[in-house]
Amino acid sequence: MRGRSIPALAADPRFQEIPRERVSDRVAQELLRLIATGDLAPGERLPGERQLAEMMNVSRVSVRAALQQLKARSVVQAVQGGGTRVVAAADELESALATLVRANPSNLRDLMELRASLEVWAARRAAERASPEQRAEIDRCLRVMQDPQRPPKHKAEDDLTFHLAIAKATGSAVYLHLMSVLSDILEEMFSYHRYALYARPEDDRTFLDDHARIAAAIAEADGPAAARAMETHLRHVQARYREEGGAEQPALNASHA
Amino acid sequence: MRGRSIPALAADPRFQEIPRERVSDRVAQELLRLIATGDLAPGERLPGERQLAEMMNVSRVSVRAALQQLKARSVVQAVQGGGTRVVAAADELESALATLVRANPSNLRDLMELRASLEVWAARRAAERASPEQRAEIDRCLRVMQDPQRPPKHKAEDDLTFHLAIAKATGSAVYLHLMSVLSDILEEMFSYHRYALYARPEDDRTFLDDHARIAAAIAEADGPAAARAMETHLRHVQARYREEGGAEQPALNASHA
DNA sequence: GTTGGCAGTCTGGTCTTACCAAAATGCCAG
DNA sequence: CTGGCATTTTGGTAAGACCAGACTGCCAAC
Repeated sequence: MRGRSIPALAADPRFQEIPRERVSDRVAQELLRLIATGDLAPGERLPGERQLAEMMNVSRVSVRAALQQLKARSVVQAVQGGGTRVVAAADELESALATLVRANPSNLRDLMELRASLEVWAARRAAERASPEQRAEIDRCLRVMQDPQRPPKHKAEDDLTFHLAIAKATGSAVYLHLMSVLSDILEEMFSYHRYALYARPEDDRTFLDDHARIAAAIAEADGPAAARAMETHLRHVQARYREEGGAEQPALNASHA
Repeated sequence: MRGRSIPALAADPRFQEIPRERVSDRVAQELLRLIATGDLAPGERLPGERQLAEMMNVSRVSVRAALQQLKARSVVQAVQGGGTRVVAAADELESALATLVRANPSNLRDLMELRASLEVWAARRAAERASPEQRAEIDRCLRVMQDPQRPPKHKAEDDLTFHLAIAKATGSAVYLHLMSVLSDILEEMFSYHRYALYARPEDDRTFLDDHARIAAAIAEADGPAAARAMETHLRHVQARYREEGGAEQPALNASHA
């Protein structure tokens, strides 16, 4: 159908910018609508490509093209033989940084250093301007970690929670966002390192002391002390990493044996 | 070729997603490489899909799948009958950060602070591991700024050049990239501030001294001193900003009159 | 009843061929 | 040199087929 439009109409500005309705775009938009309205919940497996094609009266090619878009935007994730699932909304900044790392894995190490550098700033700023509630939250995180009953399996997670609490206390939405994203990336890229960090009791002890010092400085609103404590902590972590990972950055494709 | 890992490990959720090398991904990556290396310049029309398919020994379907990804990421843009062109730079990271700022202009202030914090780190790292050439480059930037003959209109630009020279000297591609992007954003958002910074001769003098101290510390490979010098400098700049802009962040739409 | 294995089915990934429509190109008349 | 038209090129869509991995369900063995 849709023959050429009448010239007179095409000249009408109201109709000129219909960017040429591509079928695949229409499908993609429809799928996004279904996701937005909750008809397709995150984690849910959406109908097969063949079925979708039939449902929407388009070819499987168009469905695939639409899905390619959504995959590239990390809206969905497909597994051969498995199916295509709606993924939890992805972040633009995260995707940008992940791309950077994929382009050159050595960037990962730099990213870690940048993150560390920012945490020093965060500690100082949190000390200087955290609200009482935020200080209490940090303290609560600390106590959880200090609890002797706390299962070791939660240590890595608790650690992250602690640092994110500090991030919140900076009152900087950008920083909190950036830190969350960086944590996700680093976590994903070599999470096993993080776990390994807590393998030895003496390190655990060291880190706990570090954290206590940081929290104390923040509680006392002593910015410089918080910065110093965080720097010390990061030096400890870095030393542990070096010891653990040997020399350079861990190969991303390293076998997990 | 990365065989499957040991079942026990595969069961670990941390290792569950091994992306499985898809042909289309390989093609996409190859195209990205060509763009990154400059073999495909921005604005340039890349070979037709049929030709690309033949060049890479894959089907046109796979090429299209790869292009779908790049299109979704705004790396390329296709026009029916026209061709596919590499879209102008459009840095992914920059776009992400710009979106963040647009969403909430107050983020701009945070972004500035983050940038400042990172520059302290950069100064230290540059001092610790810059190559002789890089130290010379920094020194050259400094001398340009110190030149009494230097037209004042270049001051803002020279300043940026100086800081970017330090960024280069860190040897961190990520940092350099991030700093360039941040500079672009901040520059664009309120460039007139930067110019205003140099309006008063006494500030000019202060900043020049700051820069000299930073460069000196880097030249002497004194990391802590470099960090301290940079902190001092940033305090000066911040004070000047406050004095200038009055209270809060400048309206983004402020006229430059 | 539970468990383990196995076959059949379903799903996404890739390939081939074919056709459409719009843009780009080249050619020729004016 | 210019304007207009026909040809070619290019991206978009369609249909049919096959592969490999994941999923399902059934059945035998414990």
